[in-house]
Amino acid sequence: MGLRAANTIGAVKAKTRTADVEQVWEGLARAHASMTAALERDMVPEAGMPLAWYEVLLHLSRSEGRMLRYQDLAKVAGITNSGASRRLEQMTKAGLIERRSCPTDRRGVFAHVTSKGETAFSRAHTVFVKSLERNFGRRLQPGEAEMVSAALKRIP
Amino acid sequence: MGLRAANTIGAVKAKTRTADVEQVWEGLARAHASMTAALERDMVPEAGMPLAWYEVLLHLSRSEGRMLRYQDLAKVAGITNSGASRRLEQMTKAGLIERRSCPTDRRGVFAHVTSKGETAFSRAHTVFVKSLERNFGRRLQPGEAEMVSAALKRIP
DNA sequence: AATAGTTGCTTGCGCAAGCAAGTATCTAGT
DNA sequence: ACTAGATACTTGCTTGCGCAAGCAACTATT
Repeated sequence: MGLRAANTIGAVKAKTRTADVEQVWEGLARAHASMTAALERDMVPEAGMPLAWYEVLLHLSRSEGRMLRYQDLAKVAGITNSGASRRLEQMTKAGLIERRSCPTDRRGVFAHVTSKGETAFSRAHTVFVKSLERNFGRRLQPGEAEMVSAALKRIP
Repeated sequence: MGLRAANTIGAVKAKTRTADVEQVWEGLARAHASMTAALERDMVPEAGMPLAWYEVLLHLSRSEGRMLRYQDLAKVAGITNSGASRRLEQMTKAGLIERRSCPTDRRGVFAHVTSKGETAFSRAHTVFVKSLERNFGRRLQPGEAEMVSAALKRIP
């Protein structure tokens, strides 16, 4: 569709060029490493949990009843089922979530946020947002953030 | 410049908002995971090496004399010195690089690309570019790639 | 030189993740 | 109802990485 971005009219070919995609990859990889490192560095001492746990709680908090099946959590978190099993086991030991048996399938397990988990998530969310804002918020021009996230949504 | 993504005109504030940065983070994390997985899936069987090795060879190939000190490689690759030591040891065993002693500092070691490494890198580069193009090239509009990489450069 | 402190690479250990195999449970076909 | 196969979570093994300690070599001071 007719989405036209900021192009010098004559100098840009009609097709996305190889070098452009390579540059996107390099920028993406670098930015991701940098953001992950900064977030982890802030989250662990200030929120008392690693980024990976925060992301679990984030997905759970967005879900119906604040719970998700283990396998569904694995899918949204982008890890394997065994990885989910172990990560959720740790979080259960830490009291942030609890196991709930699935009434319709006795093989299944729900991860459900405990009230302790909610409190911890709430604080962690504040830390997370502040870290994002402090480390990166000022670096992006007003409209840039929206453009970037719109473009990133196109990546499967 | 009249750059406009899909925004309601009056709804955009002058400042980058928290939610925007959060969306950038989520998009970035998702896109990075997706691209990494696709690249790894293509590289390992077709190029015969993991993405991590390709990136080492890429950095070396861009350097003066196709060689870098271990610690400098660690820096550009975004890993620790011990991580570099181990990764480069494996690549040395595989014959892609060789150790060269540094004439001005006998503690130092250069990683230098072997001719086997050059050949392997050349094939790997082809595979890499094709994978990028096949999986993601078509998803980005013509100017979008340039805009995104420009914006990503602002992230420290 | 001789010594103290620093730097560059290596190595022991632990953690987190993936794969593959194991166990319990479900589902379909008979 | 029975059985074969599929599915959901768990567990054993392996791998890759980071941290911290170690060793060798460098630099600065005496």
